[in-house]
Amino acid sequence: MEDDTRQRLLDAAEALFAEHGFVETSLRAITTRARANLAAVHYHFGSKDELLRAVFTRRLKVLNEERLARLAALETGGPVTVEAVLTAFIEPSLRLRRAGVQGERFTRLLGRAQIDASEALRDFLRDQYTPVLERFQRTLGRTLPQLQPEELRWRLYFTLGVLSFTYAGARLPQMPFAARVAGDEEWLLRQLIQFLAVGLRAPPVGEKTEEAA
Amino acid sequence: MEDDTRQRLLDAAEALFAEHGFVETSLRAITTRARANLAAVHYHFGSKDELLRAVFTRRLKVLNEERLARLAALETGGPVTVEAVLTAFIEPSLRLRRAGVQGERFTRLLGRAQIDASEALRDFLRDQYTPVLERFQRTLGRTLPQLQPEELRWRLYFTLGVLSFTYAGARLPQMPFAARVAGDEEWLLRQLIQFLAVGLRAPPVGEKTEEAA
DNA sequence: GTCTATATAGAGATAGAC
DNA sequence: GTCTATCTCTATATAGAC
Repeated sequence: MEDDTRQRLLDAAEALFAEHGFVETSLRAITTRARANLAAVHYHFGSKDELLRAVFTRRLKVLNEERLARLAALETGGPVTVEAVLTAFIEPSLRLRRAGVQGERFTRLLGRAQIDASEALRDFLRDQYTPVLERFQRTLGRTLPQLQPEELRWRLYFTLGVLSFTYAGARLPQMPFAARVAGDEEWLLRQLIQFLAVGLRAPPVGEKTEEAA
Repeated sequence: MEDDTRQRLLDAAEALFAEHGFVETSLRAITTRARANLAAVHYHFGSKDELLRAVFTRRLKVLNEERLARLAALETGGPVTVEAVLTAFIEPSLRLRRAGVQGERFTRLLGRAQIDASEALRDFLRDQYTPVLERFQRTLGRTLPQLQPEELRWRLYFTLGVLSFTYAGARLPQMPFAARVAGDEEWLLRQLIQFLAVGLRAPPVGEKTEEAA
């Protein structure tokens, strides 16, 4: 148990942060689950905040790179459909879920973070997401030229809302099924694409009646 | 300052919980903002948890009653459209936002709670939401008979995801606009209805068929 | 009802032996 | 790298004077 303590700490933190949230999870709970000593966290990561960032960087970088790669591959083949763009964005994250319980936990954490995140983490996530979102927004804008930029941004915002909510596994009354999504990612993907694609493609609403301050 | 201390405590708690989250907000921060003594929280509410529940009950009960009333009014007039059902659900909460900064804070808290909530609060919210969601699900099922129940539940789930995310005011890179929605609720309502209605009405995905529109 | 003072518990972080 | 022991801070909660 030399340096794979580091990995066990990351795994334990990922699971507990995803399940209970960052503040609600104590370092003691993490080290207990990881069968490590309390001081190990500070030795390997320096602080609880750094540990959280490490949990994200471990998987987020490759995830977003895969998204960009898929989108780039798509655009070499002429005009793209909304469905294809959505798939390029969603499939990599759903593959994480399919990959096992660790990946599923990470997407849960990712979903929570979009709403939960503290100021510091928000900056971190913004740096990670900005290039990806800008890229997808540009591509979608070309695919949906009838939409005004602000209207497109709103629909992309709604889209990310659906994804964050679903990944976070928000449990709603009469809908305990959200927790047992694992194992049917194919069906979930089709449901997501179907719902989101028609929403993005809907006719524009049109002008704003008045400008917000 | 007799018993409107109670109101000031609720206002301060609502604002701080919505902005920073439940665990991240200390009673000291609340009582400072409310210009009240620390012990006042325990005198008026008993505990921090009870204070949180009181913040919710103050507005949630009447909100959900209004939703049910609108839906009932709708159904006396023959067949209903998806748009009308969505409006019956969304408009009351958007009216809260329009009503002022307090209402806007509450919807933000409500959005966060759908993902954030601890086990105890989740039970509380489930009790509050179950009758409303069941009712809307039944009405939507009659309006969209082509959808299998599970497919309908997913689409309702996505719908609530969009609403929670939007109310929570999740800030995304390149999308700082979410915070300044206040002041243009009419436009936001039309955007929401447009996006969600077509999603709910989309052709069923079905069992094993593969299809692109 | 409102205040001061304090009890009690738990958190993150660190020093230093091994 | 890992451990024990401990520092320091802040939290919720409560007792009791006024």
